[in-house]
Amino acid sequence: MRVLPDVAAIDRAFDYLVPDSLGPSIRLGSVVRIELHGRRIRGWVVADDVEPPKGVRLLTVAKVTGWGPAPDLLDLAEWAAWRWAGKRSHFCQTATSERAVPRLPPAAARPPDVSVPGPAAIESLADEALQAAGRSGVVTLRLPPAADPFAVLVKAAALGDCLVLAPALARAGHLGARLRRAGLPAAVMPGGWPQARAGCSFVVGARAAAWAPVRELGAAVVLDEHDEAYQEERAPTWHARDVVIERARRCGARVVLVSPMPTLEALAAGPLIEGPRAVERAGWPILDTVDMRREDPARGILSELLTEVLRSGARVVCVLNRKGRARLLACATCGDLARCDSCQARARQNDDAELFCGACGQVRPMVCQSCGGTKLKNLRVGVARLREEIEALAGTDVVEVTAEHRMQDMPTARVFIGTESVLHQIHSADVVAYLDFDQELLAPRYRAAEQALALVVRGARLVGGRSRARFGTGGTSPQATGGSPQATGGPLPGHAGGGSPGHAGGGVPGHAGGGVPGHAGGGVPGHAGGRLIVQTRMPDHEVIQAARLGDPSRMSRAEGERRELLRLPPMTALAAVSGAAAGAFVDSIAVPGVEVLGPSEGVWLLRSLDHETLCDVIARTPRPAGRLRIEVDPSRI
DNA sequence: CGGACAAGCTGA
DNA sequence: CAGCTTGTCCGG
Repeated sequence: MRVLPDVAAIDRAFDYLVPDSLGPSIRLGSVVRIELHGRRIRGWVVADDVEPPKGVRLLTVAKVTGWGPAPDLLDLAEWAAWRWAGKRSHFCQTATSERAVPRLPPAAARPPDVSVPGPAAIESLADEALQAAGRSGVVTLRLPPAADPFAVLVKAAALGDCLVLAPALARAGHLGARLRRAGLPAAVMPGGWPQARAGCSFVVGARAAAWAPVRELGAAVVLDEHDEAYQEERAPTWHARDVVIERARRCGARVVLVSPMPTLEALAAGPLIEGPRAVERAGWPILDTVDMRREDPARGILSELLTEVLRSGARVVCVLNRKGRARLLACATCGDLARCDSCQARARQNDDAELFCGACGQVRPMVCQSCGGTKLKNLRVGVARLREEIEALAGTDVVEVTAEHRMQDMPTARVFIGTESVLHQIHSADVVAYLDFDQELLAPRYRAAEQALALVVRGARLVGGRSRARFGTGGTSPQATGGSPQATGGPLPGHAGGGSPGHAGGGVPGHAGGGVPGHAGGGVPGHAGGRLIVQTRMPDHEVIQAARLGDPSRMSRAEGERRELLRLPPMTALAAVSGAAAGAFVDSIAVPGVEVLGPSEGVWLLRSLDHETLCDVIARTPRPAGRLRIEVDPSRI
């Protein structure tokens, strides 16, 4: 037997003898204990019937710990090690139960055909998506934030066992419970590993569940595909979506990537299935854009509309990202933000009092591109003071929610402020307000646009769709409570196109008095549903357009063009190389088809047209001694 | 990773 | 030159 040791630094398998007593319980993928170099360690059986190299005295396998990944996942681990320049053992670990599994439970019985009535619109989209996936392997299904994708899972069950990924374990747990309630056996990872290995109609989990055992994989569904949680932060920076796509390709299973705002990677992976415009739009909340260029500067970050909403008694969540230390420059005359002419990223001031772009390096004089003004001011806000200001304004306690001090003792509060993490900790609200959305739009990361829209999606889930009409039924999404299943656009009370110039400055028509959303008794039939407020100096930005119209393709199109222009993923494949040995490593790469860029702050970038070329080169290039970190598909550059 | 062993540094 | 640290190598 050939055994791969569970030791990160040893990316090599060794041969062992199997004593007769262990013979029956040992198979490909089994977790075993072996002696290596004088100590006992864990390992995986990665091959049997091997011809051991001659001249070595083989030791025997010391013990069989239990069940491990099936052979298909061993192969997939090898592929992933190539794809993300990692160690095979790393992926074998992820594909293995946290606890030893000496024996398997009985396989779950195949359920009878279950039909769970859901909204007709979603059901037919689910059918369409699964059918299309039968032809192309992978499809992207775009469903708005308020939509309930449960029907996709139920229908996928007809194709065989189904792997379901959700961005967070909590959501996976809810889905598992809901499937069981519907009479569908579901193993929830990571605890459900033995059941999944034995056989189960549904295997549900978060990122790591891309590596969960599934007996007869018929279909895989990745929910909220756009969520960044699907990518491992530490190297190897593998992405669950891409693992699932490759895994399904190898066994002919279908993949449905579900998201209100599919990433460009998802759109590149297969055809897009979308519902009727009006239905999709109804699943996004009403979005008010406040053009901060037209606000009274004396108000600071508290616009007229925001002030009114805070005073209205509505439950309001304010999002302010103060962690992004990126400073924004705005024209003192017209209020426009200083941005790069060619790539639209935020421009910064360099030492020579010029504007330069960190993304593409362009330099131009310190002159406002809109009005020619030469006086630019720094925009920045202090949160502590802001909290007090809002408190005074709203006449109620305002709770600052941070990742560290969680909100447990203050569920009675009505107004919350915090960074993005506030959207994870509070599950419903009448209004979500993004106080400084430009901070997100212009964040110095190439995925800033997608991430900004993802933030809007989170907010949207707190407040629900624009008419509180229901998209789905019961279950995971906390926002809705009932109503007609068929959402139709519904009128936009008192609000016509928040982004249009002239909206924000004046009297805010329609917001006066009781017009403030979602409060006043809550759940009043026919009243407006969820509402978002976005404060910005770029009301025409594609991300805001997309969110306001409930049409993410607005963002995808613009973003696709920008990535094309800047030669960024998914049009190219990137790897970031850093660490003491990085210089030596990139120096030994001299291959046509792979560009070496940098270094910038000690990080080199390798760029090529596809992963095939990029990953082959990385695998072929010998690693010099010393620390070397290779991040394939770096999330932030 | 962590043990083995070699090469380099220190101190009386 | 013992006694110790630091570096390099390699595992069945």
